[in-house]
Amino acid sequence: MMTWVTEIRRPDRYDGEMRPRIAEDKGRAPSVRKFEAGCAACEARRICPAGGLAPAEVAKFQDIVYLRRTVKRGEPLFVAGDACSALYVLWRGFLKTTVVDSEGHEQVTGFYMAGDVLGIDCVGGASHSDTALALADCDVCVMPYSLIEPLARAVPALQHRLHAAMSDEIVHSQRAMMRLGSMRADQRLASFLLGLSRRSLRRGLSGHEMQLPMTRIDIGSYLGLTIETVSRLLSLFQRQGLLDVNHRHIRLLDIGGLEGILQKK
Amino acid sequence: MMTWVTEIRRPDRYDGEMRPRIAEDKGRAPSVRKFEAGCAACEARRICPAGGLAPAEVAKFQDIVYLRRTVKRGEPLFVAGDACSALYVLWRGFLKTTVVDSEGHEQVTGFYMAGDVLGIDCVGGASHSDTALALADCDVCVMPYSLIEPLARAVPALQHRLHAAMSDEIVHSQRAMMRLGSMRADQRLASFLLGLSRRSLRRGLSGHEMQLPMTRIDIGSYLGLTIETVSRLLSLFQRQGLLDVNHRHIRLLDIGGLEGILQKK
DNA sequence: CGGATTATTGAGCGTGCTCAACCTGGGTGG
DNA sequence: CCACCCAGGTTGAGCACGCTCAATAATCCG
Repeated sequence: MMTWVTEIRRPDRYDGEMRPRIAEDKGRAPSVRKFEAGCAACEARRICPAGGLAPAEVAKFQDIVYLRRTVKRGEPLFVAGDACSALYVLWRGFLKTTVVDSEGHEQVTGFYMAGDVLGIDCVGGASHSDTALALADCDVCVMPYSLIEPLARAVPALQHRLHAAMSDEIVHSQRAMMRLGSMRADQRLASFLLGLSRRSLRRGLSGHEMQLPMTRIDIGSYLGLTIETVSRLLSLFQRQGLLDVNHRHIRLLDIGGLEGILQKK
Repeated sequence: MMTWVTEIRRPDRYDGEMRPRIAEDKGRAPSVRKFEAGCAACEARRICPAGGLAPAEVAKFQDIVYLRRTVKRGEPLFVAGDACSALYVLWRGFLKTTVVDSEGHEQVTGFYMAGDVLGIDCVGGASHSDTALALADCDVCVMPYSLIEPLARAVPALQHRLHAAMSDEIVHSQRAMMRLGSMRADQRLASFLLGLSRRSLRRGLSGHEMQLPMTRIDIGSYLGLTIETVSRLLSLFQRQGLLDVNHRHIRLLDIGGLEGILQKK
């Protein structure tokens, strides 16, 4: 089943998720549990893609979101080569996705925070093309494909949401291509930080003060830079008064200045 | 309507396509015409995404593909900022898609040949995020969104095809990110040429002898390299006996050698 | 506390960019 | 028909951005 070389393996206790229509809870590991509260009462409703649906539609939506899963830091949500089984809505935590090519080179292709949808790469495909790894403890809602496609046929609003999520994914990777293909190192990092800030802001968090859940290696891999370059640029930006970093904690002091870097030269 | 800076504008005679449900042909420019022959008799059936559908499904599919359009070399199929109106199946010709960021930098994000589906970026979105420009005279089948989503709800096989096309798009841009983020210039070009070869082969064309429809500028933009670097590398590959170029005509002489470059170092 | 992982900083090098000159083919107009 | 032009392409010289290699520091975790 797994044809690609990777040392990441799904822990055995997640096997149950591959057959998500088995709903009984007895004997299941605590990381996979029945979704009791319901979408209407969900505390993450404000950021959930289903948040804008009409009450009747939410009820139907909830029918397919009957599983929640916790993924601990360092564990995978899914692994490249895994059969497509579900879409995931992240509502707590932080993940990265990585791709490994035939030569064994790994690259980070995206970072995901609360409100983002994962697993879109294999709607309509046979297996996941990338691996999703938790960078912080995560809670996700699990929506089995076998239930999503039928429901999307019944509920136009859901169909449209689904397509919108896929569009977002495509637009996002277009931006990533711009960064990698036509920006200098400093512009890539500035663009990355501004993007993180914007996404935090849209989720009601501070757009200035952030906790970076990923390592410099991850940032470098995502931006097509070495870890040394990332580190040096963060130091440079700090010396220029644009931001303030230590370790994983970062404060953006001059958003305008960072935006200026993108236009510079 | 168009918020982004670009000098590419849709010619006026294409306006009719923005209201595709108007079916009468009288007075329409010859570039947009009713689809008479039908999918069952279409000469491009072998490469069309609808090719594998059951006869009854093809009939329904044909209901929404009642327009064909010709796009001349140098003209746009759609422009970033255009309202989403349709999906397009290309069955003759060659296109590139480009994105322009807020600073005005343009980058090529993809090349499309017969059998490819365009316009996926805005299924579920409000407007196109990229511009598609014909690099050779093109024939496309036009499938209005307003008809696709309802039909996809009625025909599971079509829904799945649609999702598969979107997955392909995502997987494709993951490969592009790998190229841009973790390959040297020579590896990017080799990977690009091998990709073109593989796609030609899958369409029944020669995988060794190809006519490059794009300029060196386009290749450079797509690969994140300058035109000089592309040119120099093509000359180098030729000196090494890996291929034979002049102008837009290229023959790959040593596929294995090109693949070796990807692994090298 | 010790080892491993992550991060910072420096010195030197090399890939790929910049700038510039020149060549080629295709289209246009006198 | 040739002269001309211009976009597209090739090639060279020199430089700089970002990588490699290396040493050191800080932090996490068993």
